[in-house]
Amino acid sequence: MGVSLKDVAQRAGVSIKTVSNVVNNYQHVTPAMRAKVQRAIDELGYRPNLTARHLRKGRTGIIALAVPEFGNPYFAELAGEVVDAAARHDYTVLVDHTAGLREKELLVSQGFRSHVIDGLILSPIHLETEDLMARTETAPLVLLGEREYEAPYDHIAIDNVAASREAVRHLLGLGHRRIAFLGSRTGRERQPAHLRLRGWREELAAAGLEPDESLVVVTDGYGREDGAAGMAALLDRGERPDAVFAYNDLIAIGAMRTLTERGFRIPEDIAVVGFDDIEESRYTTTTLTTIAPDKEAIARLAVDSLVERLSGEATAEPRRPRPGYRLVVRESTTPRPESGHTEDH
Amino acid sequence: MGVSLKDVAQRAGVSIKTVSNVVNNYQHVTPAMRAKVQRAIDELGYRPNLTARHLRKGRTGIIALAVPEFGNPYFAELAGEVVDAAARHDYTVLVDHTAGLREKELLVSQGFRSHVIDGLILSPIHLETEDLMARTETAPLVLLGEREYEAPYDHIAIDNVAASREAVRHLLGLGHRRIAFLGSRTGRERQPAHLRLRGWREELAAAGLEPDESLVVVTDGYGREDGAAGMAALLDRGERPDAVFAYNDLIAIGAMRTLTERGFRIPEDIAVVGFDDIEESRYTTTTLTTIAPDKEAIARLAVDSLVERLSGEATAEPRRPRPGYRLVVRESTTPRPESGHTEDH
DNA sequence: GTGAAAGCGCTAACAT
DNA sequence: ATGTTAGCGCTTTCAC
Repeated sequence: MGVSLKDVAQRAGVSIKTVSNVVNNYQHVTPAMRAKVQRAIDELGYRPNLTARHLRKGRTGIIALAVPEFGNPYFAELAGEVVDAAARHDYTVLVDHTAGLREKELLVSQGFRSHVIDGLILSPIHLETEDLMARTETAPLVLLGEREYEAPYDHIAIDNVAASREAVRHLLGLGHRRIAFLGSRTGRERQPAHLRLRGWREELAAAGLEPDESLVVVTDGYGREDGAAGMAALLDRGERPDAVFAYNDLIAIGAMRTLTERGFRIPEDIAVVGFDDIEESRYTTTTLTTIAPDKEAIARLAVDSLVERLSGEATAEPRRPRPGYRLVVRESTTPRPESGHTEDH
Repeated sequence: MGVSLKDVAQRAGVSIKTVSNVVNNYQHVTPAMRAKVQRAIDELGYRPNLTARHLRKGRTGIIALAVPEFGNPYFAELAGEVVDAAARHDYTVLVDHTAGLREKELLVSQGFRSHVIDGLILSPIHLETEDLMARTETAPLVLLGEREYEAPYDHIAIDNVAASREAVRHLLGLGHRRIAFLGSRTGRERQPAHLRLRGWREELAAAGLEPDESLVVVTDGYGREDGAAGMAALLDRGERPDAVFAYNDLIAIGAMRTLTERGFRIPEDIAVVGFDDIEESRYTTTTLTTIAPDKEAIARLAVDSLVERLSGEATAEPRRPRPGYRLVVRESTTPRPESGHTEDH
């Protein structure tokens, strides 16, 4: 294979331990000795074998991040933040995607590359509390995302209900009354959109309006094409909302595409609000009003939680920090005086 | 730590080797023995320690992928394809981003997590041939992207000159003559945009037109904001192109944003062509005509090349396969009869 | 078909 | 301040 500590020790005429001391920046090494060893290291081009170090230390310095899809810029942007946050703790990130498959989520949570990763950050879609409770893998797990779990794991998520209520309140304040929700799911109660849908219901009720369930649109997935299809379906069954609150920006962008194709003006005919503040939403022809979760904070809190668990510093009980968010108002909800000018870049 | 082979052997009353044979599906094990060992494995919840296996075998089954930015959907989409392609060879992918920093590119190429990754797929921006030649790390490296290198490494890239010529030819065929190029770089000859710019020059020259260098716009980076700023700068210095060919889709989308803000109609006043075919380009209000590189093929060829090098099957000389691409014509270059309808989803 | 033992490269006790 | 040694968990000869 390669050059080992032993080779360097031989070359420098010292013991393995001394070389190890130099490599690991151990305190008590005389400068002369350090220089001698360093020369041997350079001459031989020695590189420490991290695999051996990992085996010995029982940890690898690698954490895994599993998200549904990189194709969703929200997760791509988040992944970038996680990589950066992990680097600050000298951790490397192994990224995987679950393709929104329950099977894959289970697999990953159950020990993705056992003993190779020290811990896991997972953003599940389909996983249930029971799945989490049945988990046997001992590596720490930190959860991300909109689902709620009664499992003993740290979970990082913004206050989705409050954020959604703020989005709906914004629309109500502009005079909209028939506000559709795009991106619900049939079936299970604990669907990802659950909390955002609840926010929609609560804020409408708080305004004295009866939430009109015929304005709730179920979509197959959470991509642009799902938003486009969902919007088309809503219009096709004769509904004419005056605003749309979408589960995420991609769905909102797909919906805007359908609206534009069918000749609706945004926001004059129908206002649109998204969720995620992906960069794309700042560049759509009608820029998109959206809820902007603090992705940097989410990534940082997730990595910090995981690192604390790994170092055994954390308390036993699961933690549920609430990173911030803000409503970013853009053209898709701004009645324009004349021509459109962007207000947020 | 956890349960080791030894524990299982003890429990089953057999030797370590026998357990190892069962774990590794070795041929010559009697069914009875296999069942007995398997029971012990299940009872103890044994999970093989991959780190130890890696140390012993000298390889880890992990490859790294380093791209400039996940924020660019092209790289995010590509990363997803690489993860899938690697999985088909039972490799796991460790993803990193270089943030477009030469320093980081050097670091990564010089041995990202030495001995932890078996090989590396790198999409460089700033790296020079000299940097590559000075590389001491022995792990195989496969290059991606638009730069050309005279270094002995496999390099996967579509024919950028031909693809760019096709894009420009498309614009010429529509009657455009003053075609701007957005996304060049000052300084070095081997900039990423070099080949696409060459395609622009060659095709204009082939059509008997003198490439107008005042229509070549230098941008700071390759994001939406750079496209927006570049387009603004071009217009501000009084140029009125009738078409824009952008280095990539993000720049094109930024340019379209500026054009829309300033009241230009696309494609009537100015047609726009991008490069990459990110999903977003199918959903912009004026959908974007673009060159669509075969990302699946790029990822597959990169992983296959790397895996072949890792297994020692590959020939010595570097290989430069040419994955395919196609021109996807959308609204941004389609003079519409009346209202706009999408032609490609 | 199964067992015993060596060793991958490193770190951590312990010794000097 | 530096050297010696055991052992992390696994695979791999080589016996039997």
